[in-house]
Amino acid sequence: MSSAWQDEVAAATQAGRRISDRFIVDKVRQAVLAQRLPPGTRLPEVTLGEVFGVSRSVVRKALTRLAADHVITQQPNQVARVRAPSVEETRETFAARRLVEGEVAALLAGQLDAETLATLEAHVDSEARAHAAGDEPSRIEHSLAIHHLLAERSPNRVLGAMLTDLVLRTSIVIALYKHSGVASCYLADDHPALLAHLARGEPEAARRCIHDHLHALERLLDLGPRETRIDLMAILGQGEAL
Amino acid sequence: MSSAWQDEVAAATQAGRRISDRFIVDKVRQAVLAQRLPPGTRLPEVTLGEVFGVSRSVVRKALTRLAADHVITQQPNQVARVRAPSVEETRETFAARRLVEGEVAALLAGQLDAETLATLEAHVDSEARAHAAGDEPSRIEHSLAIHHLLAERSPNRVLGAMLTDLVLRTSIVIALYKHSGVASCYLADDHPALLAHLARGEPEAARRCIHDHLHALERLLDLGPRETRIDLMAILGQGEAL
DNA sequence: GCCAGCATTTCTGTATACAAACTATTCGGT
DNA sequence: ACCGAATAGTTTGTATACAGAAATGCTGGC
Repeated sequence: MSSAWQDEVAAATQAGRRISDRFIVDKVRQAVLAQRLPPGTRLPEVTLGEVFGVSRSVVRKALTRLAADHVITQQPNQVARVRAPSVEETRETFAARRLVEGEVAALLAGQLDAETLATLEAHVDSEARAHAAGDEPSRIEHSLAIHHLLAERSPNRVLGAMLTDLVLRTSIVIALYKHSGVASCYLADDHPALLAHLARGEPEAARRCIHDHLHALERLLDLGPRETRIDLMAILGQGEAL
Repeated sequence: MSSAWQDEVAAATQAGRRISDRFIVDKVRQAVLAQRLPPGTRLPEVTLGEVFGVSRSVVRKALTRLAADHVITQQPNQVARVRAPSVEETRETFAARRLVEGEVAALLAGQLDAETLATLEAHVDSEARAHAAGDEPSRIEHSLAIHHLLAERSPNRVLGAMLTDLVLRTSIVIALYKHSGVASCYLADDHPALLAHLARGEPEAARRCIHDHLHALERLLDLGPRETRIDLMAILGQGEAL
């Protein structure tokens, strides 16, 4: 489990930054997003504590926050595990994100300052370049940055925070259910089109653009026959939980 | 601060139920909703621990969860305090709830089984009776039960969970900004009308009903001139935080 | 060879101790 | 009388110890 964390911890401690729960939350989140911690991975408190060089108190706080962010599951007297959202929850997460991000995009149309638009443009370009170069991690990073910036700039901060959460959860399930045949969930025209609608101030077009984009993304996933296996797992495992 | 909690704690411990973080979270939430803990109230860990008869470990976990639920604020090295959402956040919370609850209602139209409809009907009736009798706490309880049941029955569980959170936050700001002149935020016709649309299976009518209901509710609040005072407080207090 | 029951080991739940940070008060100077 | 600094008092941050629950592995019987 330690993987590359040890180095980061060493670097951070040398830099004088104290390791806090925030640090652990970020690192685990990133690791889950990068699929370095696959769903179902056990996350014992002592082990995490040793990895990050802190005691269980700090780890516990981090785990509680990760559970609130839907990144892990925490059942009483049981080891925390990386969450594995079901196919059904995946569909529902996409639907929720369509609703929220569509509204945010509509609110944002025509309201973005030049600097933000330029930053978005830069991310779109970088994403295209990364895709062309076959650098998938970099492409994902820029794609996430686009949607994260939309959430941050949302005039309605409550919706913005909800969108941040949904973007994270969507990314996790994309990594989880990505069709093995498809190398990358990249839709070349969607982000540029969205940006154009936002810049031109067309709320409903922007909303529709988000809807189509997310529908297309969901269609790229492999949400088919695995359902039965997961159901069996749930039933034979611990059906009464939750 | 102890107020009536001591009794509840005693009753719970006698009943053999162990006091856990869940218990504390529920009690604090209810107390905030009932305005027994006004916004800004300090919640020191040791004090809460003494009230509930547990140590700081349990209290800390409860506080972390309450912070995740937007009930309290937790800044480093500072006492946890009951959150006092600003006027701006109040407006944004209402807007977010309109979006989410409107969608949930639309999804739910024509999909509710007879039993759920009957339960909803019962709550609507009880709410009207409580209002007629001037029993405001009971009225609020039934009103909350209606919206909470909608959130629970949402076909999209992700949206349902988000709605549960938004209903709680809306209730808190209603209690906070209720116009002093208005005794009760009760709109006699809204809930029955919503129920009719849900029963008859009219998605868009149900959505519009929710929108109108929440707009009317927001208009009943006193969201006027206080804004300047809050801004001054924030600026003179700790402007650079968050 | 297979299964039930028990022992061991692992892990979480909770309490407590000590250190660091923040708050408030008081005292001295102007 | 007012302002600033030092100090006493709270309150949180973190580590650690012990108890209880759950999972794992082992042994004995069939």
